[in-house]
Amino acid sequence: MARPSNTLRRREQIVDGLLAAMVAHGYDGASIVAIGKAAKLAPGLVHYHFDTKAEVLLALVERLVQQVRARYAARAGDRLDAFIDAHLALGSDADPRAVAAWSIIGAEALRQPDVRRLYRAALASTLRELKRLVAARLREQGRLTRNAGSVSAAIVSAIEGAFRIAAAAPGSLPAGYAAPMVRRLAHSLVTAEPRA
Amino acid sequence: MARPSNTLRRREQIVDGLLAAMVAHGYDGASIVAIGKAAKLAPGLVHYHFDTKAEVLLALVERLVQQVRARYAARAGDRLDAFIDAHLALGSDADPRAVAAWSIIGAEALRQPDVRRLYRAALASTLRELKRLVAARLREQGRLTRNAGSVSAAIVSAIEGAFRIAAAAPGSLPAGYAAPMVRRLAHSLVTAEPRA
Amino acid sequence: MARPSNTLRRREQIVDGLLAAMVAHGYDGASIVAIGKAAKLAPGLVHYHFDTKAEVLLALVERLVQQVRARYAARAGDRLDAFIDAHLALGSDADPRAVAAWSIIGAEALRQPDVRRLYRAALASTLRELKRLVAARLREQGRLTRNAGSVSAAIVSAIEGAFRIAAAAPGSLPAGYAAPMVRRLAHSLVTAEPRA
Amino acid sequence: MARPSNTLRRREQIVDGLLAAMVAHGYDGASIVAIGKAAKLAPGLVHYHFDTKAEVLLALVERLVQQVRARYAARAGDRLDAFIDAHLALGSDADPRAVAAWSIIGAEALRQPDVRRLYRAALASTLRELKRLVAARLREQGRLTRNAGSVSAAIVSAIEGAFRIAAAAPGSLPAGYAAPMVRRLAHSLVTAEPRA
DNA sequence: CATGAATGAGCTTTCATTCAT
DNA sequence: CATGAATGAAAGCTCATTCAT
Repeated sequence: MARPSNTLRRREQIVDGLLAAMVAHGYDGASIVAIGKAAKLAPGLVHYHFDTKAEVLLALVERLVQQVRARYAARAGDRLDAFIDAHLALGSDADPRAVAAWSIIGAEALRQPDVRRLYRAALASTLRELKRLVAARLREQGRLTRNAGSVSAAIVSAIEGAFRIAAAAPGSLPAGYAAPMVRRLAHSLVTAEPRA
Repeated sequence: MARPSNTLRRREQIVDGLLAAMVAHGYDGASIVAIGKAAKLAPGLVHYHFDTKAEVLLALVERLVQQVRARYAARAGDRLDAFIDAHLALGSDADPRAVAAWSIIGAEALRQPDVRRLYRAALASTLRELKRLVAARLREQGRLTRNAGSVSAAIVSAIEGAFRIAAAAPGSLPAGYAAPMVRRLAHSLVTAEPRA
Repeated sequence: MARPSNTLRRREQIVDGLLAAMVAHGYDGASIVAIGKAAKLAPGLVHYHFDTKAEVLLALVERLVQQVRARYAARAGDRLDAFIDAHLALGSDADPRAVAAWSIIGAEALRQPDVRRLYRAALASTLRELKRLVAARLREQGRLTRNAGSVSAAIVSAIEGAFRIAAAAPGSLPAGYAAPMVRRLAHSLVTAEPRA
Repeated sequence: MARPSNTLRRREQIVDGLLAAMVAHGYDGASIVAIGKAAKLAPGLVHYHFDTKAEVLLALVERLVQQVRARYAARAGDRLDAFIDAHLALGSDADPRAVAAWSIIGAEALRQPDVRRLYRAALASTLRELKRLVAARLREQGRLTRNAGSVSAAIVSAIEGAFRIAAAAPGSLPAGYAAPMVRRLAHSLVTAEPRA
């Protein structure tokens, strides 16, 4: 009578542990022991379910990306605004720990090729979807869509920059400012495009 | 005096070593030995001229900030465009290693309070100057200046985001795209402000 | 529990390793590697069971103090003589390594505040008990007890001095001389006190 | 026209530097740089005048021994009391830094064979002279001199113990207590010897 | 599956000593 | 003689990873 595998649950628990430890002490400070402590698990178990510490981080990145997608899908109303809000993690389903973690992940992407790959993929997917939304909006307003890519790039840059500033220089920008700021920015850029 | 002091030169050399090692292997990967190797100096010498590794990083941050200021001052033409260009390190005096380093510094600011302090100070100073330039531009065009702060915040976010993306997800945005993109963004935001 | 904890045993082993390494090479010479070698353990294990090297020393101090107390308690006969003998570690339960270690500890107390605290506490406790014994002896002999404190101080000084000399200038005093010498000294001082 | 050698003066200066640095930060804390700073000399000069750091310590030990001898010679009155007082560094020519240094030297003797040799020699010379004084006193009082050695050993132990306690557990014994205590101890021991 | 002890490589930092100037 | 930069060998400590139980 083998006991049923709880691997999936354990993996989630460990990823949670990394999230908590990372937000509290940074990625380097999130030692295996610290992750285990945060997850209320023995350190050895972390390596039973993940080969390396880096793999845990990759699992966390994937989870955060899924969460943003789910948040976007769940959000009603104007799609462009919903997209911006979902990425800036605002509204009733906000998760400040996820925001902090995403900043740290952007930093780790500088050092870990695997993280970089996931980060880049997430960014590419974001850009693709955003370009679709921007193009649709431009068409609605009877404007040319040839600059949709560049407009999207500007929006994504502002989103990522808002993350970076919020994490690295908290207080430099007013709290809760990011989403309205980026929304307005999107609106301005769209409106500046010439009519067809 | 028997032995003329070459401390200043050596400190610069070590800061250069950190820059090189950091761009190549990240801040953690830039061990004292690696810094020494990059600077062609014995590892012990790093600690002869700097008390801690963190101090070397602080010296590098200060140098990069000075470089941006010097670049802005040296640049002719429209001040707002010059400011954006200087910060995105474009043009004939570009330094791709500095760009990469600035991204890493933003990441280190998450973990090292002293780096955070410098980073925040640099950002605050950037915001202040930018707000001045934006307000001036708005006045020139006979527009209200009440949103100058928020416009500046958007521009700075886009600049920092461009850095982050360039470093963490190279190739996601077209090369050399950042400056024109942020310039256009600045123009759109200014133009969107209502006339006085 | 999968892996039964052997922490207590390991800690004792490490403390033993420090004792051995310290007696052989002094406290500074007792590097983590040397302690590990003496304990037949991997060096990393020392820091798994103790946060710092200083903590190992503190554990050793505590153990030595306990040993002296136990020796005194176990010893029969005249309490004052028993006390002196127990502190000078003579008799069948002698431990020459402990004698050497205690000297080194007195030296380390000069530099490490935590060691100093323990050393001082041990000394204070010794003085207190000794004063009690001396006063009792004085009363037995119908003498005034007002100088019991000063007599005790002299005895303790002689004990500590004997340690210091035995360790720092071995051979200066005849071996096995310390206890009789201090016993006689105690006797003389007591006898010199005036009758009530 | 060669400049006159100032080697002797420099050596004194360096020994002074070690004394100051040692009292302030212990022997290990007295790095060559620290010694140089205390002596207002460049670190390289220390090694010009002394081959090793240990040699500086040996010079200091020799100087302290000379000072005690000089103090004893200069002191009038009862020779035994003068001897005790001179060794406990009391009276108008007291030097608290020398007292502290002597304690540290006793500790260093545990680790450095050369220091141990000097320390032992100093102790032997002290014992020899003390035995002479004790024997003379016993004869004056018409007592047997056969225990003069053991009495002297007790006195020397008490002196060294007082040093050790003063340094390692300051406050455990009342200040200024050492000399009277040891004097009384000497008196008791002498008086306890049987008449011839 | 789970535990937590064990390993050893690698890190920053200190410092006696050397030596070019 | 004097300076202070330069060297390199330790040292203590951290930690991802392994593995006996």
